[in-house]
Amino acid sequence: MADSEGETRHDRRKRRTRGRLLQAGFILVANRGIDAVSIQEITDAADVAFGTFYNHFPSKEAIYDAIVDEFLEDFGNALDEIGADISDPPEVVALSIRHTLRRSEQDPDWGRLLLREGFSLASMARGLGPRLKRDIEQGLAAGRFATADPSLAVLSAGGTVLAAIAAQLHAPRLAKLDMETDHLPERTASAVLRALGVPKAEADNLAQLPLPNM
Amino acid sequence: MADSEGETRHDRRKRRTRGRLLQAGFILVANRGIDAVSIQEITDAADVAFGTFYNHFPSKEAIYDAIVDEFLEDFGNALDEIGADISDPPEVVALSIRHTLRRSEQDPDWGRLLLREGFSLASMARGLGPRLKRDIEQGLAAGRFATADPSLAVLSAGGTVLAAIAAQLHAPRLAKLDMETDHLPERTASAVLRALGVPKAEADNLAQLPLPNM
DNA sequence: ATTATCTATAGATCTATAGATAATGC
DNA sequence: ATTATCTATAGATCTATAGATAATGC
Repeated sequence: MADSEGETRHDRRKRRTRGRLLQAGFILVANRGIDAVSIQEITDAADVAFGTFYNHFPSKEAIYDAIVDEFLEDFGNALDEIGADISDPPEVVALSIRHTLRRSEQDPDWGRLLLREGFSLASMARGLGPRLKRDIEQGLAAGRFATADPSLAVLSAGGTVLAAIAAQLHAPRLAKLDMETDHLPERTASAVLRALGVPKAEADNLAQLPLPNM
Repeated sequence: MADSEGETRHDRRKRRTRGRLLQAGFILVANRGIDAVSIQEITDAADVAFGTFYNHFPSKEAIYDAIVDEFLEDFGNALDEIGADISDPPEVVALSIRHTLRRSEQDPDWGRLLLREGFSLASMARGLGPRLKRDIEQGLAAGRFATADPSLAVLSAGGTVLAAIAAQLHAPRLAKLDMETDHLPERTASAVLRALGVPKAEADNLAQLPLPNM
């Protein structure tokens, strides 16, 4: 691979250690927030000596930034890959939303981090937010969507997805409030499309399309 | 007043001190989260000696719980007051949403705490969430709303409001992403009503009704 | 005399660093 | 010989408590 070009064993070892720290940090931060997690806990979970931490990150804030940055980068890339071969905006929106909710279902730690960061400025400027914005604008231009307030439609779509993730993560205890939590990926996709003016039957169809291998 | 009955000067002093701690804690926690705030900072901000804290709360977790509990209680009461004399569900929904966003605009610390807690289980079971659920169900029964998936409509309404608060709080920096952030209370109310099946003209009207004195 | 608040501090973290050890490069 | 990791620890913070002081009750 091109990016292993000239990489020594030292470099690879260092990269692996950094990766272990990031991965351990990800899980701890997703569940408890950066301020409730100590560097010691991260190095313990990564099975790395305490001092090694500072070989990779100058501070706790630095690893947090790296965790969130990598998270948003990965998330954005995954969404771009999903939409790459699809030209119909509502279809892209439906697949993006389903991907997000399915991933959060498969990997609750991932969902918890998204929920923590979802309304941060960084997250609103990267991740799902700007892609929804782009797709909604394209869908409006193509006559596939209808809304009087595009900015608010973007907020609504993003907020709905985050609320659905929260419901998914709290599902066991939400049943008591008779909140239905089955099939949230498809139901959320359909609801967002309908809010964007797609007729119900078509929204349901688009939300049930077979998923590309993702 | 009945609840001052038999209250001594000692009692009142204690209650005031507790109030100062809660108020100072509220602002600090809203802005930075409980884990980034020390008890020392809270007592300094409340202008109270450090040891006094433990006269009122056994731990930092305890004051946090008290802050959130009081916040949700107040919020719920304010919403109930607003809806008390109104029988039309979409009107209640519109006023509730506008109240929430206006309050967050007037008092950004309040908005920040709502944003922090909005998707917590406690918040989904109290505050705005359950009232939206009730009003949406009543509106459906009365034929004022139309949605194929009531549970998701509740999530969508709640998530939309939180996203609007986030946009409001980040407004200065969101302009760069050409996100329109004027008149968010009314625009959010209108968008939520439209998603619930209210025709556009009526949704806009309901979102512009004069506010009761609140 | 009683109760709330304040002062002072012990003990428990936690961060950041310096120096030692182990792994890799040449 | 060089670089990454590990060990050990100093210094800073933070929580929780004990005992002293100030305010109020009777």
